[in-house]
Amino acid sequence: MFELSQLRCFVAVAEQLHFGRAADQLNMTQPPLSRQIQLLERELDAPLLIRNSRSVRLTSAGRVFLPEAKRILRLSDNARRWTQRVWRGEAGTLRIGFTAASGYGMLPDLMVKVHAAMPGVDVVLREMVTSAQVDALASGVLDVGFIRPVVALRQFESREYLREHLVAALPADDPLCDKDSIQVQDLHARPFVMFSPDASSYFHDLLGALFMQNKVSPDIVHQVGQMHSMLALVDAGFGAALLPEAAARLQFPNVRFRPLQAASDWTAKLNMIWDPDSENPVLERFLTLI
Amino acid sequence: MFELSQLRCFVAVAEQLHFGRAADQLNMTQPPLSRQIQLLERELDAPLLIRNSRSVRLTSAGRVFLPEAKRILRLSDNARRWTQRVWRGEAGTLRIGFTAASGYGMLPDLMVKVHAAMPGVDVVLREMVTSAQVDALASGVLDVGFIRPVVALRQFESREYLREHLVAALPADDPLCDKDSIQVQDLHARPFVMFSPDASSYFHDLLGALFMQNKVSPDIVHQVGQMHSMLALVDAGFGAALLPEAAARLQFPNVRFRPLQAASDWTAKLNMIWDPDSENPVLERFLTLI
DNA sequence: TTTCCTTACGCCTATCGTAAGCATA
DNA sequence: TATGCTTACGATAGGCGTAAGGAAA
Repeated sequence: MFELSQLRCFVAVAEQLHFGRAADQLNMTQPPLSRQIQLLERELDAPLLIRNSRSVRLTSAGRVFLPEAKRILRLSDNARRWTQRVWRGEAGTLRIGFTAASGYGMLPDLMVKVHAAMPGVDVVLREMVTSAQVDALASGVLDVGFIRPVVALRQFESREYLREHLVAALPADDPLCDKDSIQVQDLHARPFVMFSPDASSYFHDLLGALFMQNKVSPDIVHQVGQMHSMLALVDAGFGAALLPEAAARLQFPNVRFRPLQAASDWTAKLNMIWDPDSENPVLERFLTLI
Repeated sequence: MFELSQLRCFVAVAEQLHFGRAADQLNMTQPPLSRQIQLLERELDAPLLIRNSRSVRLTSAGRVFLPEAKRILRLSDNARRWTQRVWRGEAGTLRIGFTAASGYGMLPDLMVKVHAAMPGVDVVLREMVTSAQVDALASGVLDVGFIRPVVALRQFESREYLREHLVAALPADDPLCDKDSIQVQDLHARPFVMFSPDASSYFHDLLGALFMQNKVSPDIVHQVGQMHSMLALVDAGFGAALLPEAAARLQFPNVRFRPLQAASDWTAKLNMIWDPDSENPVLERFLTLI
């Protein structure tokens, strides 16, 4: 098969229609250029140029081959540049996992930030629960995940990304709506929509601890995994709920949000997690950006 | 810049994920293969493969570069094949010139023939008057022309392609329509639509000689260059006309065609003309086909 | 200890440049 | 005779294969 250097030789001659000038342009002398063209023609099994000491012109085969040769050279150059950019982290793909609730709050801002700082990078967003994100990171399907804190994370690095205060979601006809803010004690013995211990163990445990420390026992009418389902139940008047403040972005007609008066350590943490052995150069740039 | 051989090396390794097997597949030993990959990586200024003695896998740059490399190799192979086919005359373009009138008769058959014999060849048809065809041949815009016989054709080869008998075109109300065939003498002193001497000198001279030899003098009411214009005048009842039989394919409501009884040398010749120095291999195949 | 990629080194092919050859206007 | 492509030929760079090196399971 021919080589790219031969294509460059041919393109130069085909455009100059003069071996001497083409050789000059290629920083070589004419004889080896002639030879390269001959080798290319032998390889193609077709003459590309009709030449004598007076003129050089393309054959029909040469006319067909010229644009192909140029295209191949252009693609090769593009491939080189594109690969370099990907390696430098200036281009490529960043696959971000997020839990449904985390997305409401910080994702839009994050997207704007990433797009501004790394314009060549494509971002793929995938909504996944925490455990699925950990698996996806392990199998290389995700580059970075946004999850609620969990314990066993040996192989990954993580850091706290943000903390959210809790807000109370109340049915519109709940008398508590008259107050500007809610105390945990206000919820004692009142109907309450709780996070389920399996699908949302972090929030389940967080609220469980909050209630226990305050010696409050709400009347748990439902246990639900997803925030939008909880809000739907609140909207239907089943009771109140406690959610991270980002959930207030979800608007339901019969749901009112009121801030929860609680010590500042009763916040919902959102962690960022990634594989330090990732080969994706974009990840590194993302981490320095954050 | 890298070379195609290096792309082949990389693709083999990237697909095998094993230097030894890839080298085998490439009919070489591992060490030079390693070296080629190293050279490619240095050229791209990005690592393509992460390798240790236990495993080989692609980097993000390698994942981007692999499909590009395959594409470039595929295009190179296609370019080679396509160019060969063009050179062998199995593919390419044949540009055929024809005079308006010649097209009516033989072009459709010719097209069918060419397409059947040379399926990969694109045919470009251009209607041009004889002189324009000669110019187009000289400047390489046409490969072959179908023209009426002319004299000065030094640089081109030509051969007679076909001869057409002449037919008389008569207005529908002309009493001559009652006859099954027409004698030249029938046209004496009758209104006649003639070819113009400049735009259709061949037919003008042919008919002039025909009339002179038969001592016939029709009453020439118009001189026109193009056959469809002549037939339009016949249709309008201006007079009769003599045309090559292919013109009978043009149907006008008030025009009747009748064969002309004449010696067989009073026929309209259609010549094929081409440049023997043409570099188009399709032409050669076309000539042997005809 | 085995596997397997890399480094080291000698050989050889292939390309380059210089110089001569040759055809055309 | 001048221009310009091709052929000839010696020097050299670069690729290949063999052999040794080294890291990981």
